[in-house]
Amino acid sequence: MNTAKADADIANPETALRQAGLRVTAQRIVLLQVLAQTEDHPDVEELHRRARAADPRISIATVYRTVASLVHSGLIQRHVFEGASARYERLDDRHHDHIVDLDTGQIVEFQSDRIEQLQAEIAAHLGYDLVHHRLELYCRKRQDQSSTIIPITIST
Amino acid sequence: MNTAKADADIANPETALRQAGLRVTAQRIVLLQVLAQTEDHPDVEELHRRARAADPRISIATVYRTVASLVHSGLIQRHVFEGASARYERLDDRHHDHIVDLDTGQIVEFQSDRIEQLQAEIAAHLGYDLVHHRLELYCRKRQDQSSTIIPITIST
DNA sequence: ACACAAATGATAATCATTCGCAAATATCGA
DNA sequence: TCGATATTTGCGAATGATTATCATTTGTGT
Repeated sequence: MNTAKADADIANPETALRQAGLRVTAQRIVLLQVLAQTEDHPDVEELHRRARAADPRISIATVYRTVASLVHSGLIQRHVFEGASARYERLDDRHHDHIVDLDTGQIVEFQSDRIEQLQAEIAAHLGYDLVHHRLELYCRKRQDQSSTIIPITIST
Repeated sequence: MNTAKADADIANPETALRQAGLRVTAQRIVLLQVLAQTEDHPDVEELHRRARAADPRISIATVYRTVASLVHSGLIQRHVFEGASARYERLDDRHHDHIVDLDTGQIVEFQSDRIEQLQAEIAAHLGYDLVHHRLELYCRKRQDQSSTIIPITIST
């Protein structure tokens, strides 16, 4: 489970794997390195492509299996945006949600403590503990040119 | 597109279909009736099962095609919760989001104007118009017994 | 270095969903 | 009301993403 999450991050693949109770294999290290470097939200096929650059012997099946373990261990996150296949990103120190640009497919990350807090309150009021959530804003670029706030990240 | 949404709802299948610019077929009427009656979030297989009760000749392919048109016409909504296949529900007068009980799979609907408003604000601040969104709270029942607020709906 | 459990690669299987096409049907105008 | 025509349907095949199988390879603790 998530026991390793506190002090191990993807920056040290071997340490992260050990702390997650996973065996340290060449394939997992490569994938963690790929995920550590990446600023976007690659899908399995893209991860496979990038991992192959480091080690051409890694199979697509292993990519599927590895991302599943890494998600389970709390090292990375899985997203399934509408009409697309699953994408992955490393679990950041600070949680964020996503805007999906309906025209370009571009993904913009943002965070809002107020929304986070409201979600927890709502769950609590209905008798639940919030474990995790998914918030995706499907948007189009506003026509006027004044974008007032700079987002955390923009990626694909 | 969504031109029919304002005055046609699922309660009058034929009218709704005509206003959506769709041909009135027996299969579509049956499916709209099923969706009008239902208080839960059936998937395609379940819709097929229920539609067959009224007309045994309806095929699964038609159910897929029909829900796609109905979503496109703004008469129903599609949800894809984690680890499950797509589910559908009629588009209510008032929008709501969902809590998914991680232990039971039960779905609880709720609404929060404040969250809706915050979402629009965030999108706007980042230079976007919010078209639609997806908010799902994955939760577990709180252990203590006092559930303070009564949710809109509980269904599966 | 060894024994054994776990992970990998290649490929087959599965699942949800979509497609292709001939037959059936709704719509619209005469 | 009756066709002509474009849509829709049912069936089964095809697809795309993901998972399972299984023989082989590889970590890990001793």
